[in-house]
Amino acid sequence: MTSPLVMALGGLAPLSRDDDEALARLGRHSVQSVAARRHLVRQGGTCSGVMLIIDGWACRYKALADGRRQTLGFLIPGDLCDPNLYLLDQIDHGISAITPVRYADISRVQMDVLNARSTRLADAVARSVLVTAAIQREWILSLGRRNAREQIAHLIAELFHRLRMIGQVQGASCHFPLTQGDLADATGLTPVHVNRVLKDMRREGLIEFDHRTLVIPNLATLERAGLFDPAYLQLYDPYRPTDGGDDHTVGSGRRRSKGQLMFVYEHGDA
Amino acid sequence: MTSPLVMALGGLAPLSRDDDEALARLGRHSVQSVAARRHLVRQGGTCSGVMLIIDGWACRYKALADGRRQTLGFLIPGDLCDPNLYLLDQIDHGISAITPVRYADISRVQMDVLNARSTRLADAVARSVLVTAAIQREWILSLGRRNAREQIAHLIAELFHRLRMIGQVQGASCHFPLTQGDLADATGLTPVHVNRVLKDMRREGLIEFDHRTLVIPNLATLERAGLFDPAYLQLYDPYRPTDGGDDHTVGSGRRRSKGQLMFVYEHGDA
DNA sequence: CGTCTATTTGAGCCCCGTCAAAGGCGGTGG
DNA sequence: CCACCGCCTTTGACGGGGCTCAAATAGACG
Repeated sequence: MTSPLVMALGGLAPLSRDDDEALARLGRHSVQSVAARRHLVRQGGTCSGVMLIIDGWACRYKALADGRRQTLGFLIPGDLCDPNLYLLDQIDHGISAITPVRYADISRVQMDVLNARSTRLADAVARSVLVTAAIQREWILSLGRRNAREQIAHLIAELFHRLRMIGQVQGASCHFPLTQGDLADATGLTPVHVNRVLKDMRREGLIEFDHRTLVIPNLATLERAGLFDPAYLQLYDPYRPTDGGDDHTVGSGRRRSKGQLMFVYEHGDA
Repeated sequence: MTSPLVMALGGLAPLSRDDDEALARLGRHSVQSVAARRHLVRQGGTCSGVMLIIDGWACRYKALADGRRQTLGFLIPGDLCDPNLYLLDQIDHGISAITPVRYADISRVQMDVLNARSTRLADAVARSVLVTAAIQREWILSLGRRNAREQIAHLIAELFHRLRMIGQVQGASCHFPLTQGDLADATGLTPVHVNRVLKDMRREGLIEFDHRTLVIPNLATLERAGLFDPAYLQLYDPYRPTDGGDDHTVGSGRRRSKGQLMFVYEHGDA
């Protein structure tokens, strides 16, 4: 029974049993809880260390003075909130809980100790930061160039993949606590329009929704509707070659894509 | 005559004369050139080291399979392209030159040497990465919640501030090589609509444009039109306390904001 | 001086926002 | 157990910001 946290970082770089245990210990130290819809970090506040989501969903957000609000990304178990953010004098965005959230509050010192202990762990954390940045870039593309339907399909596909990485997907379904308002905050749309698009998507059998449970009958179809390519999530491919020198990245990209497709079909059958 | 590069990093953390010289040397080593509208890094390619813009403008971008294209951010002299990006197997976005660009191609080893030499330099690089991330977050907010006019005003204000940081603003004007198509790629709009919005903004005296030269008669007015708050750019405040232990960062944040306003007024008078 | 790219302008339309109101659905207290 | 309340979802009518298509003009460059 591995924790989402271990799966999240283990999915980014191979970890030793020792690393796993160090992470598990973290999940027992200085654990904080917040209720749903409350702040973990307030926009304009400060950040003393690193926060690591153990349980529940949260989101980063940024708001304009007049109240318009935009979600910047979702945090699920195993996600870190920017390990280096404390370098800034003032955090430019807030983090708030969507469901009740338990998280570990890790001091900079603890973090340094952890990084010093194991290069692999430090590597995994670094990669996790890069994946977060890659997700942000994909969101910029979505907000700028995908229409409402594509955007919603893409977002759901992203979250489904990330949930699967941490072992929170059963077959074709998963717990999905976002309200239509949350989806609107994330996509730059209005709740009303999100509702209409979801209605269409349900009618076409792209998704099923029921009591906070999401079912994706055919992930490949949903991904096509969202112009989704999972490469940016850097999902761990156990067959990934360890060299990095030559330039034939088109080839290596293909290989990775096949790995993804395998996953997809695997799921489509289930 | 300090280089934009030295000003860019020096603006993020106090550097020693030694650091300045190390940076200046970098600007003479392994310098590459690309013509306008050509790639520095291709989407889906790999990245062997760190690239540092010495001269000219470039942009990160991401494109959908059907050709829709979205700019993720602009790179101006002194900007690094993600020092850790080489950790990923495949770069999820491209970088292309807007004007002719000269850049230094720095290997990972060189980068490690540089970081080991000087904590201050390493700190400046880390902060530079964080600022890039903060800009990306602000873009997400723009794309999601600002309308066309606000978005364009905000983008111009961002670039104007960044150009001033590297000494490329004279009074109220600066060289500004972006076409209306470039602005469209960055804002998620069409070139046609960008044109119409710019027309309005010119008519109202918010900006003046002439032969790649931008004039901002009143920066404060433009910033108001774009709902722009410079805090996220982490502009260097020479009076910022150098301790880092205690928690009274709200106070320091306030002071920082005042510093900004001073700058604004200074310019508004010019 | 011809070519190519960038800018400008018009007409018409559609995606998505706004406003408004009517259901669900879970929680809470009497 | 029921009544009530707040949040979320759903639906309709209507309006507008930004897109599309098209064509003319202006600059840049050889």
